[in-house]
Amino acid sequence: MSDTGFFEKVYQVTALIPYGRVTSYGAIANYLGASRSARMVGWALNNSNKAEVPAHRVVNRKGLLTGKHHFKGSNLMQQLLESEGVVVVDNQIQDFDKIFWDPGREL
DNA sequence: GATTTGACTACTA
DNA sequence: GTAGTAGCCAAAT
Repeated sequence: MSDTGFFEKVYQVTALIPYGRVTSYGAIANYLGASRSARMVGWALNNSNKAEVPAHRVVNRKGLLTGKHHFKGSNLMQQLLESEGVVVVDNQIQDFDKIFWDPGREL
């Protein structure tokens, strides 16, 4: 595809996250070859907020919904995750290791 | 045009 | 085991 851009890749990978799964910024960044550019993933998702990218499936490596403050609603992100079967308590994903989806590994 | 901030992560002390 | 710093690159001020 012609979308060899960093942002586009983030959109693709994030959009490929299976139902009921989550991933971390570092995992995506690592898949793109920028293990320490996790911040760029966040920036990309910020732009993808208007796209079809399920940014609610992307959290930091601790499984914490750090980006929920950037969503329209405060609890929208958690609502979506719980809606998909993801257990979220206090903005933190439970069983994060079990539902963690690693691009490049499963992809 | 330079400085600061930002949805983070990993290493070092 | 906890705390602080460094690294990433792009957008906003």
